[in-house]
Amino acid sequence: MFISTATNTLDAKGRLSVPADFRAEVTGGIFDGIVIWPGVDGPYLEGGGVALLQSYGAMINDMDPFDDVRLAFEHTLFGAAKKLSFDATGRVTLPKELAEHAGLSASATFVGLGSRFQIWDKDTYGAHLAKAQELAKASRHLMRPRRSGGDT
Amino acid sequence: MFISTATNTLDAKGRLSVPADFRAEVTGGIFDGIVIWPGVDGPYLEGGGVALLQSYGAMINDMDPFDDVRLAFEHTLFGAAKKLSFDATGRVTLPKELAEHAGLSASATFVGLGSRFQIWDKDTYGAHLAKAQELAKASRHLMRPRRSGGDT
DNA sequence: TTGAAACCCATGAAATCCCATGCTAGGTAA
DNA sequence: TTACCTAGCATGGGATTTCATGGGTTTCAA
Repeated sequence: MFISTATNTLDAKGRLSVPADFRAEVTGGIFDGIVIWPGVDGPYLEGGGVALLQSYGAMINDMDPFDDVRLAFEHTLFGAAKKLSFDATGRVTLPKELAEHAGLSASATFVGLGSRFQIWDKDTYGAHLAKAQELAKASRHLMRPRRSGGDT
Repeated sequence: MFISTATNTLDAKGRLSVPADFRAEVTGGIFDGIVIWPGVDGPYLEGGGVALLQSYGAMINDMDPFDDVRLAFEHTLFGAAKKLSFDATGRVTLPKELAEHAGLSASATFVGLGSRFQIWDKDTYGAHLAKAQELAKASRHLMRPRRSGGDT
């Protein structure tokens, strides 16, 4: 699982260290790296391992081949996604258009969300988090563990 | 999987570089190149490796041999498709009739859609993508990965 | 013989690889 | 408990390779 938050620097070459915890989640599979795409409803990036993208693909495959919504998903997800492989020290090179979408300049904040993660500008994320915490507090009664809680 | 978007130039000879990521998807098979056909519902081209065409063929084979729909599929897909092989530097020569169908002049935009890809004129695609993003945003609640977690 | 397609080579930019450095946390020994 | 040591991690910069692109030359068929 991708958990916790970490802010790393984005250097002049567009390189960005992926937190070691996150790397451990995706290494050992077919592709030694991550997949990232722009968030559909805000200035952030979303991503995970290739397996995550494949699981979205499985959902899309269940839809009619020429359904407009299916095509929209295919274009916004697959069309906009980028495969970024790790260098020897665990960094990826972030394409300019993705950095711009998220408004990233000198640093980037990784936020683990369980099965996937997001990348935000540090300050933008601060504001977003404050709102999220408020909503979580207001809705806290909806949060309850499923049967037989503590996994592993 | 074919993912991400890239715009390459279409030179005076009709040559077009296929993005390296896309080439990697199709090389190593029987045929070292791609297969392309005109999009049925718009000014774009659609294609993939020979394996993609074979999978469509398998679907068509399940239909009644004299079904009008089957014949229509056979003609629009197999009849219009072209096999384009790579030159030493990974380019293909795009036939004029295909370039015209997609309204391509000086450049072409490759869009990966998972199991296949499309080729658009850059500006035409910009407008198409904007609509797709709007619909994807409005329908984003339908988007959820299958197969529990997406780890690994 | 003339046009088109395939092949060969050159070039600039961008991505990738390689090596070095500082920092921090965790463990070990005095 | 404290000082030290070490391993893992993030970061910086230079070197090398890959990739897209342009132009020339050869080959083949109409």
